[in-house]
Amino acid sequence: MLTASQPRVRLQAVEPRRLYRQIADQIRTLIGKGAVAPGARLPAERDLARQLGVSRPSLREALIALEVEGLLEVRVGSGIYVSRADGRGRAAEIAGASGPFEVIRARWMIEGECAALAAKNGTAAQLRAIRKAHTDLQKEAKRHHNPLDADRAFHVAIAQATGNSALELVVQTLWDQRVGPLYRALEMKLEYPAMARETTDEHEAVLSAILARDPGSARTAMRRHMDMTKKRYSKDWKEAGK
Amino acid sequence: MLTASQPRVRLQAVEPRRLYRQIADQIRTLIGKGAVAPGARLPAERDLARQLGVSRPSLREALIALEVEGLLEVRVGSGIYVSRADGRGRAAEIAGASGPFEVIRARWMIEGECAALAAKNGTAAQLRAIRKAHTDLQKEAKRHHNPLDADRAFHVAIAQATGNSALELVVQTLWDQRVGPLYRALEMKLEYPAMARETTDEHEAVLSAILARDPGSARTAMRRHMDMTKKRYSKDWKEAGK
DNA sequence: CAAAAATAATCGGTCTGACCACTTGACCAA
DNA sequence: TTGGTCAAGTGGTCAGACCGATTATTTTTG
Repeated sequence: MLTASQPRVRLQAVEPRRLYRQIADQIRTLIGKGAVAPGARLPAERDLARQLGVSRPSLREALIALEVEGLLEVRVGSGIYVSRADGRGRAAEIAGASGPFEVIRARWMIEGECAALAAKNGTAAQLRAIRKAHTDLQKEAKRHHNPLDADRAFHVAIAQATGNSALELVVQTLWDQRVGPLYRALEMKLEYPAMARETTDEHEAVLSAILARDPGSARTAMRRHMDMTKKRYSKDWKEAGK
Repeated sequence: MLTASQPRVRLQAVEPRRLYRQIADQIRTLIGKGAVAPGARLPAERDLARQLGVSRPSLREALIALEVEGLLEVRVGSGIYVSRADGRGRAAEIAGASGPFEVIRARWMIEGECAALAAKNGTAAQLRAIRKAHTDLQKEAKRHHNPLDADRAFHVAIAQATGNSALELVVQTLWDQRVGPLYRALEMKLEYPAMARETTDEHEAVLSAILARDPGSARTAMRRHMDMTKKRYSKDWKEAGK
């Protein structure tokens, strides 16, 4: 080994990339460039192999690699097709389209259940985390800071307490919808310090119900919080004119 | 050969799954069970192929699939080794992504409500869109195509019929969670054509309830669909996946 | 004439067997 | 010790063949 004295030159290890990877890269690039449309059929294996100047087994290895990656779909007896939706960034398309009231309505539904689940299944540590998020929010509000981050943390903590990371993902996704232009315009008009009191009160109710392990009350409290939030937004919605 | 007279029975039971997937499953299971330690070397390709009773090209296809998944590492001229980073890397990935069963549970909750809302509020055009998505799925299934895209379209169409784009976003987000590594490994074991019948039947129930404007039945039918989906996944969840 | 059944052309799935290039370690020589 | 040689083992790649599934076409049938 050459661990004793370092070589002066940092020469890159020769990388004889295996054939199937080279082929896969080439096809992947073609798909990425849009040279072959999603859903389109590729040439038959035999033709592809001939065009690429490789044997069919090697081409097949590349195809299987791309299939595992989810880029291709092989239909026996029919052909090889580019996957229609490799799932990337489609959600982002309508991300900007969700209006504040739609989001609140969805949260009413989802976070209400989250609160109930948290009350039912949350571990002691998770409940502690919720309480901590709540006191953090109170502190932030007292200091007249922007309480948005702390508010988010409270709701996410409840979602975490459900023990279901998919629900946590959903709550985060919905919360982060307020990056949208509509939301922004609306929040510009909101007076946070003024509503901080109400918000913390409503949170308080949710927190108590969860700590009391009362799923029904937790759900009700969370829904009420959402109703009030909607009302607060509505007020400024009308004032804004549109 | 037995090409002479075929039995009338339509025996779907005998694994029509492609060979490389069966082999990959077997090896993945071995690794998951810890039968081969991380860093350990597997038998030579020729030996493995003989032991498994398959040809070397087929075995190689399976090895490449597992290599793309990151479970194996192939060193030219040396041998095939179980990835060491498997534990860490996989745990990290899993931490970020939501597991299949968490997603199904979340969908049970959310899409159930979506179905109810769609039955209550969906416009005629939106309901038509749902029905079209359903027939599309039926057609795809009949052609033994991979019905995933059409399946997704059905569920998204229902979410759209709620008239709440935030809910649509949520449904899409959850659906697209299956790009995760855990999901992928699981789906490699699934056989879509076999379950297409059940899926379309369950969808049928959901569709009927929505078209009948019956929110309660729609919710129940959708929840039942999710329960069944979970059951289908569970069947293949006997691995040491975690 | 239209629907259904048989047919033929494609296409992917798999196998056999072979040869090549690389890695490894044992052995030998300077 | 150092360096080289060599052989065995291993993965990489290939060519050709046959099978079964799919699909479009043609033929048959009502």
